[in-house]
Amino acid sequence: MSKQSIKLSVDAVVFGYEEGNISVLLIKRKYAPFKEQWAIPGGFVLNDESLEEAVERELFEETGIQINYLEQLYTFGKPDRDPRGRVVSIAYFGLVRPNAFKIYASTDAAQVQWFPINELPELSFDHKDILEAAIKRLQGKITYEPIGFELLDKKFPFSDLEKLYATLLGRAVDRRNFRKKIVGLNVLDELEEKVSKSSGRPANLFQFNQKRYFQLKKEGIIFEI
Amino acid sequence: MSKQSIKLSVDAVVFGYEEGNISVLLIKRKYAPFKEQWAIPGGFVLNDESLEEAVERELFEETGIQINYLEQLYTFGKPDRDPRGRVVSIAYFGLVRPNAFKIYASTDAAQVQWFPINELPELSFDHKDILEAAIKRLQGKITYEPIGFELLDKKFPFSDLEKLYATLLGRAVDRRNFRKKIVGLNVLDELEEKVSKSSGRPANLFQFNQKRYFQLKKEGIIFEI
DNA sequence: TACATTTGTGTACAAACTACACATAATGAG
DNA sequence: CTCATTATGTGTAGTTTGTACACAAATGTA
Repeated sequence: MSKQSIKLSVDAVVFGYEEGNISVLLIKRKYAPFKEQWAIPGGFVLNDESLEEAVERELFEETGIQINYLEQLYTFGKPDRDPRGRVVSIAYFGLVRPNAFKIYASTDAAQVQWFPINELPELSFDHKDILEAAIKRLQGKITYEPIGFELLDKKFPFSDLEKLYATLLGRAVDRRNFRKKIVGLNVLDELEEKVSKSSGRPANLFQFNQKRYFQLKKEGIIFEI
Repeated sequence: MSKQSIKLSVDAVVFGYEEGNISVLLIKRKYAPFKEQWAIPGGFVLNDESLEEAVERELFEETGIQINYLEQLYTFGKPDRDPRGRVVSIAYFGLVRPNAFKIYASTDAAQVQWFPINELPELSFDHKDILEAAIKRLQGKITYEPIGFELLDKKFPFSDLEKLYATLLGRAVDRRNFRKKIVGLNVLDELEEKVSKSSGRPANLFQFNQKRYFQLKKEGIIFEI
């Protein structure tokens, strides 16, 4: 058997959310192949770092963003997916809160940019496949794991959560029933603070109680929308 | 940056089922490290083969088994998981039908062997973690994807399916309600054939209708136990 | 101060889930 | 051949969960 010559990279699909829009963080490639084309941030894994460390390092180097949630998505390994040679890429899936979103939305020297997921540019390599897998995972996962909260501010009004779910599920959700359901799960703390963004009755703020969630999970009670 | 020197391997957790027992296919290692210890079958990826091809090749070389269902599980990449150096492994998850199970249950020249998942030997590398992830995935997945059928003969009596679910879910299932539920999903064809294994009323045989399942899935109807 | 806007809340009906028992069709022992 | 044993096949009532739906309360703005 000839020596193995496969390179290993990591890529990260990072989602942000604001005002009914799910966006993805993309970078414009500086070098060939796919020079000047948009791509998911990522790069080669160093010999002595873990895969997660590699993702976080690359994300920081290329975009400077602070990630809030990260999980492995899928490993893409078709022999011809990179024109430079055999590169197997372990794709990750990340979420950021609106504050990180806002900061980096303005930083764009056009090398790093947020794109709403229904207005994506053409992508490099097989990054379109990776992104589609990530979107599917996000949409699927919010129904049985409390990851939606990772896309919102720590304290949020109920309407934000509702709008997020409506967006991700791609359909309207009944306001009363949704609230009943989520409140029934018993993982939200209702705060004393209120907030009013423009006109209308001020909303109570809520906060996800991770500790209680893990407690309930241990007891076998599952999160499900 | 110094040259990347990471090796890439694939590993496969293969499950078989019979008579209320879920088993995993393990091999006894011939060489160091972990010489003479049990391990999940797997090996290094060749330069020009896809990851799935690598898994199937290694499985065939090491065990000769015919796999019936295969999906990617997770990629394990801790820097110190292999004492020989940096090896990142893409773990897969496979299912075989009872006929394959029976054949290879007898072939054991003690190099390849089925182990019930609650009687596992000590494992090499981080294979215990991999196996645990695979078991969790199997247990989770049978509730929302029709993969249980891949562990049974193509034609099976309802009681087999029921026993399989009871085993995997780790709890008794109500025979009548379970049947109602599954039949209601509308993905089983009831055959004319009957089978009787020893005494008792003979059972009708059923067959999973994959075509109908994909049809229903496309229409947005989801499989759920 | 009244109009627009957003939040907060309960009830009635439909659908899904759960618990549960007895008749039927075969085998095997005497 | 008959009876005991074993496994399959089936329906209903009660409970729980999901769904549809409208109006009052609190604020901003003209």
